[in-house]
Amino acid sequence: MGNSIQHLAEGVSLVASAKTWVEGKAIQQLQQTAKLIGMRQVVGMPDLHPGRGYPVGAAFFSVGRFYPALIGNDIGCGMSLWRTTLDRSKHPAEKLEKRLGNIDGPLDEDWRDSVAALDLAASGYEASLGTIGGGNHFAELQQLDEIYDSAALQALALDKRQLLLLVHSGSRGLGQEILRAHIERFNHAGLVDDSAEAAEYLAQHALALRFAQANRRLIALRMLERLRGEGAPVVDLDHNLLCRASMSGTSGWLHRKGATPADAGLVVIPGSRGDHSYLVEPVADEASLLSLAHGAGRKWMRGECKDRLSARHTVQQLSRTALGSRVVCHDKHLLYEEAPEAYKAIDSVIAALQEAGLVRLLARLKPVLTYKTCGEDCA
DNA sequence: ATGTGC
Repeated sequence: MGNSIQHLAEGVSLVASAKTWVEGKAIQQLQQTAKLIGMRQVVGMPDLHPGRGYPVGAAFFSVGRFYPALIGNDIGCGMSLWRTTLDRSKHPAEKLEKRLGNIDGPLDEDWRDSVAALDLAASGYEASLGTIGGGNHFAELQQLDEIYDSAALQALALDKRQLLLLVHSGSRGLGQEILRAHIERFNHAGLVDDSAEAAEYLAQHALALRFAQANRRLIALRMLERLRGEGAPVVDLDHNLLCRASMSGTSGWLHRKGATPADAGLVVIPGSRGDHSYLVEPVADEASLLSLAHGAGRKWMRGECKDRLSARHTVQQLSRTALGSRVVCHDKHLLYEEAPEAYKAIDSVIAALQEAGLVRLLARLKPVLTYKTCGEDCA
């Protein structure tokens, strides 16, 4: 097993193979972040790409203080995989799309008891619960495409006949407001261990994680109701979060920004909306800060997508993918920004993780129908 | 990313 964790500088490494495309700007951001006070170790995942000041697709370990800005605005954003009772052969994409209709708006009164049962603290963002949001968020019906470990899949009660549902969403406006208020008071200086301000942020962060997890659950339940099916969660993991951790015996803070925990059970690593997703068993390794890639990672900046693609593809063409799936995205700009070509190939990301000995593949999943947004269009 | 800005 070849080790493809590259050492870039003292405390800076990158999980990448020769085939992994990583932008220079993202590496620069990784190096800069490593210089923050108290930062001990930073690791870029193979899906590393530039963010606003700090890179996305990385884990950061600090001692003595932590940095809310590294977690970003979508605190608790994550990936939730559900098994469903929906028979894949009876549910072609067109039928799923029709039954789903428009799920952009807030949940109606019928959901009051289900929401109350989640026992969330008042946040002021209740209207966003059960909604997917924008950017790279999505909810996708998938089918099992290749099985590499049939015993593991059987143990999870997953089989090729049933559709799966993968939900990618976060804490919506709540996480955004928590970060905004934090930056207003402290800029990018971070918070010192055991300070009252640190405790305050950690309490808000905990609320945002709960909100985001509840949001993904409500999105899944809402979709299952529309599709007249039932389901249960198989995996639910955040990839934007802060936690206490111990590395080489030293206690500190582990920041994950677009990095999935490798020490909390099975992981789904999605490709773009026109690519496969993988269900993997992670290997928790301190060399990769107990983390994995959270997806394919952007290859193109959002702003350049429309110019690069509008000559090549119509909106109609982008609503169908190379894997035969449908994409519901009635926001034209977003459809271009989220086009498969704007992302790295998922196989290059998975290969780098495999070469580093960080994952064992259990199954490959294939998209059937992706829901992003209906805008004003759908019924 | 965003109960979305000029």
